[in-house]
Amino acid sequence: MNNKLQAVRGTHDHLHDLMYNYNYIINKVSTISSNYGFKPMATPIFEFSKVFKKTLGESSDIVTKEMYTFLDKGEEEITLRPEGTAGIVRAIISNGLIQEMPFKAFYHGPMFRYERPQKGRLRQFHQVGIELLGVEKEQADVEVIACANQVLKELNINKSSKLHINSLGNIHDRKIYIEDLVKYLNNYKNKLSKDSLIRLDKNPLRILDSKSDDDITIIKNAPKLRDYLDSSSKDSLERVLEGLDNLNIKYIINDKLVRGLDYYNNTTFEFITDKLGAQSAIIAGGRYDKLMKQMGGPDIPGIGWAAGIERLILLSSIKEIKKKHIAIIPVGEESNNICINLAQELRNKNIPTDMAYSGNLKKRLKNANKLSSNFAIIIGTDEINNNNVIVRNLETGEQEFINFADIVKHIERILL
RNA sequence: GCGGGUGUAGCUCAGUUGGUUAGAGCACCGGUUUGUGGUACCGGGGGUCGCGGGUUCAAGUCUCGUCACUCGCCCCA
Repeated sequence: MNNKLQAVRGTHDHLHDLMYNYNYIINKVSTISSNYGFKPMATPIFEFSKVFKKTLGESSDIVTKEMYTFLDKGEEEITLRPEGTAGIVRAIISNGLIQEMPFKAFYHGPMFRYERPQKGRLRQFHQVGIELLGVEKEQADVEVIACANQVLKELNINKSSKLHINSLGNIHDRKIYIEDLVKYLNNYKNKLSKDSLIRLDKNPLRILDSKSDDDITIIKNAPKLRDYLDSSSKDSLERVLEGLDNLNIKYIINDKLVRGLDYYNNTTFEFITDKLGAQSAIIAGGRYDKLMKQMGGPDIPGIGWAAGIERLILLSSIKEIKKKHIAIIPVGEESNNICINLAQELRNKNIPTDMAYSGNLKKRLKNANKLSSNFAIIIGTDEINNNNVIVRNLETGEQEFINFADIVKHIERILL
């Protein structure tokens, strides 16, 4: 126990159960998003640091405190990706994919943020997400949200989560709003919470969703972002909401919903739960119309979301459905090769087949039982001489002799 | 980064006001049955009590530090 090697803080090993759940979720999102026209893609796990610094906001917490940044041996400043969107947009620019608009991508993989670990909050965590670029119309917003909604539905966590939606307006209007908000809040400097004082110069919007009672009272009379939205932002939100109504997707308009990343504008949304303690967001996203231009590409709008896979796993009660499978048990050395060949034959037929590596018949049956095999095939000297095998039903204990030539067909039949 | 809680076998946990060889259940291995498992009975392995200091004749039990997990703040997926 002492000096035992352990995983780095905030990282987890994905053992079998976790991996089954992980794969289950990836497959679900993959299937659903592909029905919406999204195609799989992956970008590197690390990028030049500027990819993130430029886009996420120089003052955001993620950039200032949470990035895993290092110099590689070529003295390049590299960062382990803290989120997926910046890398996807970079890849679109790098690969000249701007001709393929609209561009619809589905991705998943590890993300890294140096945070204090908690339940549902890790330093290496995994996200699955979609991005839709090149569509200005609100149809895109609705489609992307509908996709997220369906994912939650099919994972059976739609009942424990709620969709919150807001518009952040365009970047210009938001800037003016922030200036006014800061002006207003400056009058209450002595009453604001400590945290909010810090946020006042770093990220004033965050004060809007402060949990401090004093802050909440002050915010009540603060200027509202809604009043600063221009008519196109307002209309845009209206059209998104109409689209959601049309699809019967329920939502809560939350004008305090703010995102941690700077690149968002207009539609932002989060699927929120109260079942994960301090962590509330399970799927979050929004529009990022100026991101690509900001990164040096053409002026192409985008919208997308990302979900925390660990959070999805915590919320959904996935049960692994085990495929029926066979254990082959040789008795005595001379049947070994026959058994190995039979195992291969069954595997070629797509029948999961296992063979215990050692031990007597008793031990191997025990192992088969532990693997919860459905049937055991027993082959020993007697069987070889009689040209048959024993097929034992491990649930009922019944067993029968099957002619060796018929065994594969027999197994295929009983496994149905 | 800040504050609270926890840390004893692979897992879930006991461990009395500090007292000498640290326990249970489950799991694991073996035997009763050397060609028949899942039940039963018997036996076995496995812990320097997260780690490191300190107090004490004596520490799993008290204390400090540290690491990890956890809860809240923060942040967010």
